[in-house]
Amino acid sequence: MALTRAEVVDAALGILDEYGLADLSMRRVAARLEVQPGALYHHVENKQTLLAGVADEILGQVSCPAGPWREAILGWALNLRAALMAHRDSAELVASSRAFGLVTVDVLERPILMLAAAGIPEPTARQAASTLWHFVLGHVAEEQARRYLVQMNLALSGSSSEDSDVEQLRGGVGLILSGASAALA
Amino acid sequence: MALTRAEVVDAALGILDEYGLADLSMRRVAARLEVQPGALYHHVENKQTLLAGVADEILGQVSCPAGPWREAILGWALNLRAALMAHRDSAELVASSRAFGLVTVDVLERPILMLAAAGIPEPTARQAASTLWHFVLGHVAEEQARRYLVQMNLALSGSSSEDSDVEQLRGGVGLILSGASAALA
DNA sequence: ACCTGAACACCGTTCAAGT
DNA sequence: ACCTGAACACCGTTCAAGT
Repeated sequence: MALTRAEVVDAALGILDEYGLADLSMRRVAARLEVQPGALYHHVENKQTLLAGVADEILGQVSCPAGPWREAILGWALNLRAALMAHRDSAELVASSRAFGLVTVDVLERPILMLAAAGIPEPTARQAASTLWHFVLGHVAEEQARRYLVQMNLALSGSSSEDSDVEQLRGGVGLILSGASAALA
Repeated sequence: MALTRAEVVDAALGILDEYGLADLSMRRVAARLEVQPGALYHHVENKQTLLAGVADEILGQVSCPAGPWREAILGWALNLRAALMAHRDSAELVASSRAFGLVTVDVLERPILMLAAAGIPEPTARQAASTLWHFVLGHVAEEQARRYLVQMNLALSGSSSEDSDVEQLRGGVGLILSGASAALA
């Protein structure tokens, strides 16, 4: 039966995990699907759109937990990190796809609503959510790049561990939330 | 006379401004220098190192103004934005180069020192500086991507302007600094 | 030491032609 | 509608050979 857009996106995600973003090529995706490269273009406009589809799939896994707003937002940030850490080079992929306006998932909707519901004025809530987004993405991008370098033995594993990375993330989120709280008084 | 590493980096920066990151190829840089592609490899290890050199040159233009610490840090963030906005696609270039540990300029040194001198404990100062860095980079990356889409007429210029972008940036920086200030009391 | 010429192993994308 | 086969215009990197 005929190929599907979803199959193409899944194949791309598989290539991403196995080979990394730099080696994620249309030809490799086609090969994994045992199809000629040109066949992909019946299901996907171009490579950039395909990558955005992969980003959408990854971001679709992020949920925003219920509960007191500070814990909920922190949970969202940790979920976002976890969803990203589950796929190689995903932070770089997601950041560039979203910057180019190709990501359809509205990642900031839930956190903005939670902050607004907590009594933070909407402009500040948007501001805080956007700041949180950029911080988590940037932080995870560095984590993933570092992990890769360590794996290649190009860098000593040094003082950083999974735990300290999460701790740093918590700290940054706390800083931003503390700043947003100032708009409550 | 013989080619120079600095000449290669400058040529790459020129290509970046003229054609953008996606079309910045070793072969184009070589052509601009009227030299064969292979000649570049006598002055630069590989493309990634060359890109890091370009990132270093851009970041070298960022200074941290003196004065009261809040204004100084805000000034630093605005200088960083200005240095990035001066070169096409620079935010994406700088973010990925720095994530890969190839950037030699220590961009966070000055802001960390300023925050520490203001009485903020060092761990919090590092945290705040890192958060500021990720926020500004992410923000400018989206600004630049949007500018590009508008230029290509692929997006309506919409509600965003230079002024509102700067205003958003000020807001985010304010949020982070307000969070860092909590560590003062 | 520095550069050329030429090659190697790849890319993304398009499109006539077949089914 | 969907895919193949084949092409087009590119890539980054290496390396013998020349100067």
